[in-house]
Amino acid sequence: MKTTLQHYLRQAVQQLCDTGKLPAQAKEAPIQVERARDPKFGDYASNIAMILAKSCQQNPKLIAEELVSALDTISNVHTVSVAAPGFINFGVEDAFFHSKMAEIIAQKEAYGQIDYGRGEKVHIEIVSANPTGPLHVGHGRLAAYSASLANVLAAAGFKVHREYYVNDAGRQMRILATSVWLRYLEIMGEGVPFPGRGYKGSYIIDIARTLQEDYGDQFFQSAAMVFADVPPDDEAHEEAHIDALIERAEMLLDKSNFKLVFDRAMNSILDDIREDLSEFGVICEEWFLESKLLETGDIDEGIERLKKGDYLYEKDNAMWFRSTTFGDEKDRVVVRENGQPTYFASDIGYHLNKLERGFDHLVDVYGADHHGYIARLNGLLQALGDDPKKLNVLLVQFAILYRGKTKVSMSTRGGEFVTLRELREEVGNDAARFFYIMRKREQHLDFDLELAKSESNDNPVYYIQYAHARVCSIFRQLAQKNMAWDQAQGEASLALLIHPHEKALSRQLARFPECIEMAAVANEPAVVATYLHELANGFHSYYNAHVFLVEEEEVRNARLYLVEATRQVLRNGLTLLGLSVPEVM
RNA sequence: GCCCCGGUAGCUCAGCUGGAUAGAGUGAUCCCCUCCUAAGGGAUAGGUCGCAGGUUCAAAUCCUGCCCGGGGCACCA
Repeated sequence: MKTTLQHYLRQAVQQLCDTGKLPAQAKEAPIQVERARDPKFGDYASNIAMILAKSCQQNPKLIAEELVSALDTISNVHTVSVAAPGFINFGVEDAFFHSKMAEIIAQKEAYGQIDYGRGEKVHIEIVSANPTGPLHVGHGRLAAYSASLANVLAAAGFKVHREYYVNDAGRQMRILATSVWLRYLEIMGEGVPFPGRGYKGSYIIDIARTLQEDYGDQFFQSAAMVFADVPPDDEAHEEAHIDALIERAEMLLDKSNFKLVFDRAMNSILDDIREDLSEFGVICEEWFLESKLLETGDIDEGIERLKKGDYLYEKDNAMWFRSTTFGDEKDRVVVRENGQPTYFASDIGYHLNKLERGFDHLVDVYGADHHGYIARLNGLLQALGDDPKKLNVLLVQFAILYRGKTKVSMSTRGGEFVTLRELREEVGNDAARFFYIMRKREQHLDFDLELAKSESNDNPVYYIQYAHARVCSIFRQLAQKNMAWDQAQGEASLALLIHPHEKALSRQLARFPECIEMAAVANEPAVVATYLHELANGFHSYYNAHVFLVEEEEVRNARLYLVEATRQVLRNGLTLLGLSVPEVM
């Protein structure tokens, strides 16, 4: 409808230009059509006259009136009026919205699927937290956000590939394996002082225990052997201390046994993450291992390509990427002085790999602490000879956890965090998911556990779900009264929906596809959440103001038609956000 | 010091590709179940849109400066 109105307005402007009432450059002006805020202004409004007023040096109201008289009649538009200071308002026929309702009923779950994305392939990273411990509530926001965004993009017509990037190759993972081994020795009765840089969470002990149960004393070494010649674990040496312990572990266990411990640690954590996400309604089509990049040779190939483009240079025995060429504040190390590649080297390989898989868009979802990455990743795409616009790095602000007024620490290594699983169990999947989603990603999220728990019944998600359950209840009542909904008669009787609540609700329903597009353009699933809340509000108001199961058949069937369309849109929206759609509450 | 995000009703936030009287939820006060689930609806109260300039016919929305809060500035991942 918007584009139709734009089209007609453009024609009108054209005509005024041709007849000399407006200067020729008026044709260039962008034609904006907005949904009217207040029903008394009609359904749509345009400010075009006010925009033209300046360049044409004419009274905006006069221009508006000229435009209106130049407009052809537009089908489904019953009123075109001019309001001060120069708005052109359009009133749309109810019949137009009735036809939209029929579309909803006919299309069912497909209503809201639009072609904005034109089938382009999108790769979206889901969480990608290091498998060094269970997901905590900070990851929860990334998970909920990226999963819902993926759904929104899919609905908007993109072909979406959801992928979890598993960092299984770095030093942190070796620290993890070493931590498990030390706990194992502890269980075997060795008094081992636990390193300050080790992973202290209790899940490490759990993994160590299963290791002991399955392998007995196969990995046993005396504490004296382990700590021989290891630097002290004080502030000045703690990094050296943990590195030395890793080395001792690899040496004393030999490679294959170390790998056994390593794999056991990683896989049990990864299994936990998989299960956690799946229970949270977060699906990944692929789990991509960082170590795979070594096998495919993507890292080497990426580095080669950067070398060819002269984007790499050597300094202080390390290899640097010229990211300053692309606006980064400093160049970045790719290969360390000691010959070890940095994490950024993996990034090079991974992004190259994704590009070679033929994706049109790469969506990286990171926590706000990664904001320094944007410049170097954009630079990377350019240096690889690709379009940096393909890459969209989306930063999600932190969820700061509070218990009452005290901030809860979330250090994975320190082990004192609230896990996503704990949160889900405390407030429920739907409440947790909606709480994460309802804020836009750039908004800091204060997550007060006490509040989330105590107010779980007041959570807006229930408000929306309740609207759906109420519709279901209406149809149950209908059946109990031995009545049936005559869909065809309802559709034929929609003109009987004359109340303001009904007109407003039918207009809200028609907005859903537009809402999906807005959410996709802005990469904000929160837009859908806000919409659903408004829709539920529109329904609840209607519900309280009118009885649906009335005696007059035509009216009843028409109202049920509207209500059924509402149910469908609520269902589609909730599903999109990964929320359950209860029929009874 | 530099960079990113935020600062709107007591609280949590929408609105921010500039537009017509700034909106929800929650908390406060009051009203509505002989009628489809009151996890609901309705009404009232509550706002110098952080501060100061600027651009504009029009600024919560754009620009500049400042103040406050969060985060980031590794040869860590």
